[in-house]
Amino acid sequence: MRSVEELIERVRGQGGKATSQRILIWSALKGDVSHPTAEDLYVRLKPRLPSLSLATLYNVLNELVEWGEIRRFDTGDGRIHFDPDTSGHSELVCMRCHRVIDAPTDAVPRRHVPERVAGYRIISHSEQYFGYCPDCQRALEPASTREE
Amino acid sequence: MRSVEELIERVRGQGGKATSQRILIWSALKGDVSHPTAEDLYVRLKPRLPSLSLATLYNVLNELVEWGEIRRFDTGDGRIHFDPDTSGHSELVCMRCHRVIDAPTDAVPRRHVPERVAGYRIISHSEQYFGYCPDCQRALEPASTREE
DNA sequence: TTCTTTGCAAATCGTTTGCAGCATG
DNA sequence: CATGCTGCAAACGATTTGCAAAGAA
Repeated sequence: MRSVEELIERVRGQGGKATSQRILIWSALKGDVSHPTAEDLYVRLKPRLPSLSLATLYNVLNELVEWGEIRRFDTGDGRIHFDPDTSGHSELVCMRCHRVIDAPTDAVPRRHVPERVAGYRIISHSEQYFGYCPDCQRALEPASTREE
Repeated sequence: MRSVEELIERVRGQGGKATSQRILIWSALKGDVSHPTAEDLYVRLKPRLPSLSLATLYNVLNELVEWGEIRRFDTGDGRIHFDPDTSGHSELVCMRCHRVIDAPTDAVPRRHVPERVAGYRIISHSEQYFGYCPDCQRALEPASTREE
């Protein structure tokens, strides 16, 4: 995701407006590594701009996704998660508690994200490994059934 | 995804039943390369087993996902897509028409899907490249604005 | 002033759930 | 015949939509 200043230029350049809502949301996202849902961001930002509505938040998030500034992905918990990190990395997602962390790049090498593949113009890349986190493995395996 | 015979053994082995619904759905999925949604499968299978309900279909699909026999992923169109191909490959997803195709493996090398990463036990892997397909690029770019 | 964007509330709709009846083992 | 599974219909809940009012440029 680019800097807030660059995003202001971009939106003005296409006849759009740098509203306080957009700037607030952009600032909150920049550098966020928590893979938040729309709801997560809403409860975090509402106190700072009480008039903020969820609908606006969704508008701005979807816009950023279309611009390729952030990524959206599904963890299987029914909500969409967002990530301003658009480098070719992967997430580890727990199928039980839905915890999400970035995969260590030494275990899963980064992808180079090409601009074109098979005639498609590529805007963003998303990669997840689904499984069970250490805590949930322990919770699921009775002590005697421990595998490996 | 394993063969229907192997799945029958598996479900019986854990005290489950090889119902006609499960076998029908498993057979339909095996070898399917269309990345269907639950609804897609429903309209395809309903004529062959008119009593089939969407709820059962979701039950069976979710079960297969938990077993690691199929993958589920989101294309941004609001429905969940399923894929019996669990090899470490990628999909190309059009952000406009939501068409999905498998990425050619010469352009995007397959991933080896490890059993463990950072303490997580890995069940499945999912990777997508989002962008615009050739048709939608044409539709979006007025002839004079053609880029590249 | 003009035109984009916001906020509200209602609508949407894919997916899940509860439970009585059914079919498998 | 015991139990897991199915089908129905209702519930759910995240996201989207329509439109009048607000506020950038």
